Amino acid sequence: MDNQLPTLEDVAERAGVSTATVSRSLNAPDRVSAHTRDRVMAAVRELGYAPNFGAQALAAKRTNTFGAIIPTMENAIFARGLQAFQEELSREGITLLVASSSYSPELEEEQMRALVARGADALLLIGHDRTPECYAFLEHRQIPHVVAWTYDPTRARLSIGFDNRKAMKALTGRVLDLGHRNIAMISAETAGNDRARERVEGVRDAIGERGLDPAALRLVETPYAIANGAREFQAFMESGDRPTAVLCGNDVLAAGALSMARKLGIDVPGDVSITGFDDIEIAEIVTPPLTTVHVPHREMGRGAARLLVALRNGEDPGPSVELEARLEWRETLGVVSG
Amino acid sequence: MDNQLPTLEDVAERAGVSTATVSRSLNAPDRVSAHTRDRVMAAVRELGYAPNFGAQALAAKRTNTFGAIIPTMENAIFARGLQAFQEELSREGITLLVASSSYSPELEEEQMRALVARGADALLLIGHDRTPECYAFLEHRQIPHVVAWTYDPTRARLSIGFDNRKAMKALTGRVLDLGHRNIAMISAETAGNDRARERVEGVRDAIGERGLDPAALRLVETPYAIANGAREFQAFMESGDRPTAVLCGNDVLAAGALSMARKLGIDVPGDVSITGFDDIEIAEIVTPPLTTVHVPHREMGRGAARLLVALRNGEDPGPSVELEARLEWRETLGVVSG
DNA sequence: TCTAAAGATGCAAGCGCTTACATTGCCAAG
DNA sequence: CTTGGCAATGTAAGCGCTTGCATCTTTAGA
Repeated sequence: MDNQLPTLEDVAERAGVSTATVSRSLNAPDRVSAHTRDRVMAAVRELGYAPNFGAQALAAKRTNTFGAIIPTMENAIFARGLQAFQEELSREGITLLVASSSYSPELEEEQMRALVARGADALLLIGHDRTPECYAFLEHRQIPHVVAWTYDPTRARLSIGFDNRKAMKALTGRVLDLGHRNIAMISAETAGNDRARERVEGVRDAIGERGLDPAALRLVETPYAIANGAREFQAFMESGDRPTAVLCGNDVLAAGALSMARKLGIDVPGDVSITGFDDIEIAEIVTPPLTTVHVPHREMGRGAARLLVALRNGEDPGPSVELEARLEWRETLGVVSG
Repeated sequence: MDNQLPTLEDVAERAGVSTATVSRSLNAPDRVSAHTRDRVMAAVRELGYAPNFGAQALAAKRTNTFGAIIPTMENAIFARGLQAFQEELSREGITLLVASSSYSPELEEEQMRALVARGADALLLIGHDRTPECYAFLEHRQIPHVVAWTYDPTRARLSIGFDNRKAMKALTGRVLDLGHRNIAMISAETAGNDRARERVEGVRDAIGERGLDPAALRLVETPYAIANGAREFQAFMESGDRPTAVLCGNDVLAAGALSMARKLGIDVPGDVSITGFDDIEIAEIVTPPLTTVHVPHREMGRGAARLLVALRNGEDPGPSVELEARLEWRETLGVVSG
């Protein structure tokens, strides 16, 4: 039934040479006479031959494929960085394969194995949190890998990113400087997400530093979705004690909060300030434009690619690199009202 | 030097069974006794074993991997559908590998080869437009594939999606009914993008049907980006002859238009109406919420997965499926002013 | 207790390719 | 006319896995 694809042997037969010669014509043309090579190439063309990757990888023990495992493709958080990552890799002749873990640790391990099994020579990972099994696997197989989207000075693993905690602390500092004291935070779920956790800690740091009580922070966690941001914002607003500033763990939640504010007729930043984190595209187009923390997505993606290529080539990638995440001042943060 | 990875044989030895049993424990657990299976699994874990994909593919002639090639990961258009696609596949034990073509036909072919070479059993493709080489390749290798995000009754290829032309025609009909006559359209680039082209045709259909002149449509094409939508909108608004309605080929362009309107102090829909297409998340959160065409992303992703699985299994997938894309009425479309 | 069917496991032949090593043929130098 | 050396090519052994078939255990009915 299924139309057998031509194999090396078919080509060899047609060209009247051995499979070895065909293989050499394809992979090391100068080790074969021009005349033979031409005949082989003609046969290849006539048969529409293409090498079988599996067999090739099996025999040659190398691929030129890197893998990336991102928590989700459902939003733009990783998109821009990934795009830059891919662009840099393709410059090196490396193909990128992407898998998504849906924020599930078990799935992440599975995807990791799938990618490695398919020949990924190296892996791009997001954040430090993952199961010990994942790390054991990486260690054991000696898979070159780099952690991105975070730079945590307390971790040894090679990484490239920004200090989530520090950035959030800086932002919160500004919020406090504007007089806000009743602060609420809508965070992404922190379980298995060190970046989210760091951001929460950053808020607490800033509060503590001002001599205020970090425990007074009104914190809620919710999965990544606009609707969730909206719902949690509504809950805060309808509680007896309205916060004057709602810090969101990311722009998606903030966008939800903002749209709910509009729906409830709450003026931002007049009645309440809202901030985000990530500076993805929507931050610019929501109304009013969102004050957030700008993350150097492209730079991060490009840098990650370079680190990974170095690692794979057995070169010294150097130390982890810290990028700056700076405050992007727009219009949703104002002085405390009333 | 390089730490040999454990092989099936190593696992077999450690577990005290044959390689066949190990293979079966992994791929068909119920053909092996629970006791044996446990021993095997323990050995697998201890050794950090992961199957060599090349060898596996070579021997089994099947990889349980599907591939998807999407034009871009930079925005949410394909995200939700892809997520649903993946969820459905993982239910079948199939891993999804994603590659992005950056809207480039050459790159698409390259990615296609890469995916297939790495063992994709089947491919999810977006839209019908691609190079003859791509189709020749698919034909030649007999790769099961399905085209999504469009349903075009004039094409024979198996597809799942909605009729872009019909949907856009319906939307435009509503716009005309509201009295708009000076209509402009900001379209995505139509070269190599049948969906964009169909949408433009849909607008013309509606105009023609009313006995008006389709050639009077003021049309501009621009690449996919918020900033481009903003720029083209501005150009229309600053032309001597302001349109009363600006139809955008997708929500991203519409979001740009909307933010520019706000910047220019133009009231939407008071001064000008704006519509989008796709109904991605931002459509709901821009101000005012965008009137657009709702696309059944999840249903499409899920359906595509089912078609593809059937194809791969040699079953009859049935005919192409047409989904409904309905008008999502929000607040950016109003009666013609003045 | 005996026997046959069913279940569990092992054996070994490939899958399509690369590559170390062996062979062949040719040429220049002795 | 040999012969050593080199370039071109062929031979064949795997690479790590799956799977049809053979073999060995159980289990249960007679």
